Amino acid sequence: MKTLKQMDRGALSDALDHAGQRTTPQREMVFSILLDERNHPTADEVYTRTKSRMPTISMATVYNCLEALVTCGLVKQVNIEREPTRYCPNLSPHAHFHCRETGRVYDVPVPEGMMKDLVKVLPGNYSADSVELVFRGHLEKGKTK
Amino acid sequence: MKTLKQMDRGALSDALDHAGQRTTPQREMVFSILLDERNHPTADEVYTRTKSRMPTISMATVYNCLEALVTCGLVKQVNIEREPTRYCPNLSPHAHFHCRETGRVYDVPVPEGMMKDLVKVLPGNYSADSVELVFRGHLEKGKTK
DNA sequence: AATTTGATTTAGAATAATTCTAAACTATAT
DNA sequence: ATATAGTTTAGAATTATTCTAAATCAAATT
Ligand SMILES: [Mn+2]
Ligand SMILES: [Mn+2]
Ligand SMILES: [Zn+2]
Ligand SMILES: [Zn+2]
Repeated sequence: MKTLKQMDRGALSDALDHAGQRTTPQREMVFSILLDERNHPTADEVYTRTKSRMPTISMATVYNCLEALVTCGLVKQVNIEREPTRYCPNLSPHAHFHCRETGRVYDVPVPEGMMKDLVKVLPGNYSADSVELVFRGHLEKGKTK
Repeated sequence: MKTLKQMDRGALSDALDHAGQRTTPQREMVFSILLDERNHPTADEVYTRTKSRMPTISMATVYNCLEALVTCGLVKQVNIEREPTRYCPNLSPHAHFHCRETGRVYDVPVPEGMMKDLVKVLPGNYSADSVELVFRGHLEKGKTK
């Protein structure tokens, strides 16, 4: 995909607007990069990919754009162990699987309502606004994805 | 608790031995510190507490000891967002709750078998050896623990 | 007991992801 | 046109952690 689909462009403007932030070419490009290949890239990977299409962009700007996208709710940060933060534009409730062999991170769809049900294990005085479920292991050979 | 209980001392020696590592005063002290106050301290906090009872210990040694304890399976690392790694000597399956207000991390007991059941959401070609469940939110006033 | 061996501890340097700073740039509002 | 405020940018700073190399220690062997 060379550019942002009209739908995504609209969602981006709306979300940024709602958070009092401007829509800029850099933010559009970074968002487009994230949507284009959803393999939980690190900031550095986003930088490399973005730079190939917008050679003047800086690392600082990539971090700034990613932060803007996270702030306005279009992207989630995924932290696994002490590795660099990864970025995920998948907004539906899902878990993550981290393969020890390849280091790759995969989205794992979960049954409807499961993430919300998990908070039921919390004692009454705990109130959670986010639930994070991460598996670690390996992918059997055969399917690589 | 001034020193390691006999039970814990034995578990420590056995576990270190099994991993081909020696039992040292520093490792015993660090382990004792972790067991004594189970509030998921960071390496830095462990360093401070340990230093008060063993003034010559160094930060490098604290990291080394913590790594030894993790390697031999007596302690788990807990990573939350980009914060410094925390250390948890609770070996029973449990979840974690991270309070946004205080920054503190709490153990959340889960029903028997729940952590193991969670892996059932994984497609057949995924095989997980660890499951991590983290909630984020806040503790209602009243009980602070 | 003295010596060898290898693991451990230690101080300090190095690393690396991220954040910060301040100047240049851009877009919008007046 | 000018002012204002947000954004981008390069590079410096930060910081948790790892690495390095020398000193220490403890077990094993002579
Ligand atoms: Mn991995
Ligand atoms: Mn917090
Ligand atoms: Zn994801
Ligand atoms: Zn814990």
